[in-house]
Amino acid sequence: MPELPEAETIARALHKGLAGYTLGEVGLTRTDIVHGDSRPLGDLLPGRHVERVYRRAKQVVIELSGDAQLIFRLGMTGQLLICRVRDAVEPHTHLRVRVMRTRRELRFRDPRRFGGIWCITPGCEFVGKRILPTGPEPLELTPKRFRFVLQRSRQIKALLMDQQAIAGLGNIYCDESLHAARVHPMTRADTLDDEASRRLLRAIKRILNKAIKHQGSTLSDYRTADGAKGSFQHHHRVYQRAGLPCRNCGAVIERAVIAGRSTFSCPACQPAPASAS
DNA sequence: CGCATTTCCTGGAGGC
DNA sequence: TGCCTCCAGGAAATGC
Repeated sequence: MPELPEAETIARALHKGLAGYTLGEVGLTRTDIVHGDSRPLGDLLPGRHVERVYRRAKQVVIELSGDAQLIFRLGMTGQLLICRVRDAVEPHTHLRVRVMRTRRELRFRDPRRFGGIWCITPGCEFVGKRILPTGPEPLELTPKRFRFVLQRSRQIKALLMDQQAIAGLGNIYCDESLHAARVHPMTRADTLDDEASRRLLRAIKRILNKAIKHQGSTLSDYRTADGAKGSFQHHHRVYQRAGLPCRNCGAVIERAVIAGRSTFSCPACQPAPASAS
């Protein structure tokens, strides 16, 4: 499931492969996943140059000439692939965009369709779903600002998962960060002291950076832009390891449902605080 | 406000 | 082998 490191990996590859090129013919097989500018992508994209590609929260943003942006939300199973035009087209490929003067094209596929595409142009007539504002980027957060984010009476796991509170974290990296920082996922965010808050931010940054180095975590559908798997799943210490020994202390990893999501934690490394509800 | 529940959707896993 | 049910989960809406 693409979170920050996976989106970052894809965005970097897309920048390398697309920046400076011009977009060409568009093939769109589902219009209901496209939001933003009401005009067809086939009218909006061809002829525009790719200026740069970057990540914001869990989204991949392609910045185009004419102040246009093509934003991809990958949801659970979204993939952005740079393929040769003649490569076999896999099922659930919803969008194909030719890269002019090359034999390549950008493809977006998303079997479960939790993802989406936004094309934003200056003053465009907006249709479809909106993109809610996202919170600060965790890799750019200072301890002071993180402290501010935590000043709410909410379970820390739910808060870290909330894209409007802090951007880019999903189930995997929340659980891994909380474990590394020895914080129980049900701890009330505003009960963390300064030392625990700093420890948690350091853990989040360390784990995200390490995951980016490993091209993200492939548990099922996630692929890099060239179709390869990430490898950070081999470094998970708690995620999807219920019943297995903690890699730090050997205690048996527990699974619970918090904020509607499977949550994995070590009962010894992350003792439940009195404030847990 | 917080938190649980439901919805969207498909493929994979497990039961029989 | 084959069919059925269940379940995963990011984001948003709904209900309490």
